[in-house]
Amino acid sequence: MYSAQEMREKIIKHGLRPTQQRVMLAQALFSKGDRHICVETLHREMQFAGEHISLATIYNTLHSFCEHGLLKEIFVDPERVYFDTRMDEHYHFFYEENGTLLDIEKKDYPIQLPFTIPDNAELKGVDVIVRLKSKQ
Amino acid sequence: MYSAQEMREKIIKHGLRPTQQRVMLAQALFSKGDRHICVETLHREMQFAGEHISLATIYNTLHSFCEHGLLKEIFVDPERVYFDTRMDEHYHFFYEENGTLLDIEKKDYPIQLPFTIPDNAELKGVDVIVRLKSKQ
DNA sequence: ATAGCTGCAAATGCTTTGCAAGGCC
DNA sequence: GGCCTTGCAAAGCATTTGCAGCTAT
Repeated sequence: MYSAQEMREKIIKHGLRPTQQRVMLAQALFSKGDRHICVETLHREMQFAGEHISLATIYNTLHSFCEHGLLKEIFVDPERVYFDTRMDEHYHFFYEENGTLLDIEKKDYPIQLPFTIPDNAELKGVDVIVRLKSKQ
Repeated sequence: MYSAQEMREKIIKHGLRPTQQRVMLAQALFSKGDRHICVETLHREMQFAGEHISLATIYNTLHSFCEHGLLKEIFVDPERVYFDTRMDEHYHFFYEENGTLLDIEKKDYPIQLPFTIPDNAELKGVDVIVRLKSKQ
């Protein structure tokens, strides 16, 4: 578990004010290793931990964290937006049946870069989602 | 422009009833080459062409077409679900600033397959989205 | 005949917004 | 002090649903 102080520093380093809610959310997000979490789950988790933070604030915070480089958003399905606490380049396996996301190490899934991108365009990132279905 | 008859046959071949609305939508979707289209755009396009089809029917039809292999859904952004009329494996460039999607030929973007997928899982598909930003 | 489809209107549900009160520097 | 953030409730909006009537086979 990261201390509030560590999270405060992390938040400041990324250019945001370390409010109580942001610090608590950062602790929840970053203290458990790499996570793929959605708003609803995080909200329930905070309530379960006895910390009431409004849904609006959770939305605001997660989006600010994304814009400031603490989180990445993953779009796999219109009804399942996940936030990924892991910031290095890696890809995902996705099981549609239950919404599970698993990391794929980039080294295990070679994409040949650089490849040609249009003139006058700048590469912002590459998302790879490998959709799977459990056998039986 | 494909004839209604051609579209009727295509729809039947995929196991659906060729209703008037489905035939009209299939003509709109498949007569203009490869398209990345969203519900709202298609709805406006039909209205503009003087064919009134309800939004509910467009949603139903596009989803049926996906389930029956006439279309593929592309998730790039929670507020922009696109339907792709091109069914062979290929990937996409995406400009977030204006929502433009461009095809990437698979041969131009080599992903080494097969790669290792979890035991007891079956590969359903691979989505690759290369996010770009226009320079200036 | 009958199973499936359409379309309206209403419901749903996730997300955003407006704004007053409070927190951070 | 002043700006940013929070949180509530309300609004927004894309999508889905229920259901009565219609269509395809």
